[in-house]
Amino acid sequence: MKSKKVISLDERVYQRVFDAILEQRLPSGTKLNEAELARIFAVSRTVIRKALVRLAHDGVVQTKKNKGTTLASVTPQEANAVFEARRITEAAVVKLACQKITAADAGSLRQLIDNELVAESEGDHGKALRLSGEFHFKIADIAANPLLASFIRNLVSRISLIVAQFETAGAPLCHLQDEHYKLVNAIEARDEGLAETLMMVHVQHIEDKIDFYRVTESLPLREILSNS
Amino acid sequence: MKSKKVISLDERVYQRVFDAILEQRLPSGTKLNEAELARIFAVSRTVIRKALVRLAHDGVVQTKKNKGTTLASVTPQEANAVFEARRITEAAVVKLACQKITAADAGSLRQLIDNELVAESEGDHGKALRLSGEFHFKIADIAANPLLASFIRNLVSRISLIVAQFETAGAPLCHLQDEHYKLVNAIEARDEGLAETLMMVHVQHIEDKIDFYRVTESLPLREILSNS
DNA sequence: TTTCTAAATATTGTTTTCAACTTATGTTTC
DNA sequence: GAAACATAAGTTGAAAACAATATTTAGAAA
Repeated sequence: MKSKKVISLDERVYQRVFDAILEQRLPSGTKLNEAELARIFAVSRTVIRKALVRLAHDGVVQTKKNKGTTLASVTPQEANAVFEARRITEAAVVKLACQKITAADAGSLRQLIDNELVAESEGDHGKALRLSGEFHFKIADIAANPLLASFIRNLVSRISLIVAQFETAGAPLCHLQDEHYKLVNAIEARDEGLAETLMMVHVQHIEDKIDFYRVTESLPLREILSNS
Repeated sequence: MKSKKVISLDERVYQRVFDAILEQRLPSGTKLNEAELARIFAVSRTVIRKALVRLAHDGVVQTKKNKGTTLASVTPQEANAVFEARRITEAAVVKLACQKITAADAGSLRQLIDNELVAESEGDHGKALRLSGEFHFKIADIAANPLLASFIRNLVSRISLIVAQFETAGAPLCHLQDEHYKLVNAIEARDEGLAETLMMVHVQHIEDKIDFYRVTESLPLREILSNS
């Protein structure tokens, strides 16, 4: 039977903005005007504010009293700390995943990589980026620790913002996908040492792609959030 | 010059409830009635709801649509996962702290333990519990990674709730404080291996104190949150 | 007395309204 | 023409009002 999940209004807003961040459609520093968001999503400002409170708690947006909310922008030092946290956490999680993975899990992971390749080949770079994030979410699911999974989710979203802020334009991602394949193999073989090493190198490669001298320009909010 | 930090209304409510959780004055399962909280803190329900959204995002309270908000209660399996996450995260953080600790930091840590002992000797068990948590927060600060620090904060608060839910009554805490002293020494000596071992054993000892068959009874909300 | 039903009450979800603050605009003065 | 001030518009913060849902209570029937 289908799970008829009722989703609240603010949850929907939260997820839409969150996905836009994962797909790197929202440049850091973008102002999130409450009234404008309310118009875009056709809800009241109250609902918008509820979603913004949660996003602020995630650290992906920053709210200043009487000054409004903007997509978080970080300093290079802060970015380094996020990558450090991610290397540490992902390394621990991937070791747990080695202990608990099933054949079905490995299949799901490979499916995610394939879907990502399809999205990329269809030119939907945003979707590919989101699927790339979901690959890491899935590993956290396999590790079967909801708390560590939520940490991973938080880290991946923050790094999406950082990458959107600093990534060198047109950097090829293909060898990152190859790393995903090798990771699945290592986890499936329950080789904790190899999986841990591959994961840390993988995150390092993501970090290597960013260039702290790059600047991003803003886009109209409505255009970014209207579709999807 | 004094930092005249303006604190928003919802931030104050959030911190007060959070502290009550750290001091284990709020038994898990307690219903958080919005109107009652609004009366207690003399603010509108809007402010209360904002604080509750953040607490829910932390996972320390659970909100069900049209059914209200209660202090989170967890199953033994979920509790195990929280402890697992904490062992992993604290182990990583304490190793970082070893690399970065200064003499002043070590002094702060010892001061916290002393304050905790004073609070305990004065019979203020709640304050002692909160200071015990702050000891771990301080280690995370020393590790100089805000994200890992926020994870620790989240884990410690969740475990406070679990302990409040399941702790065996009257369990002595003194040897836990002794473990804190030994931890400071190991970190100060930059002995990462020892510090990591001590930390994992320490968290294990906290876990050992809980008894999943214990039940807690509720208390009037006003009495718990009015003072402080 | 017990159980079912319906009204009343209480609580939460959402919208609307008002107040406080910030930013932009325009005018005055030098 | 530039700087300083005053005014107006825009945006956010908070409270109150309204709507929808859940719970309790009271009463009637078995």
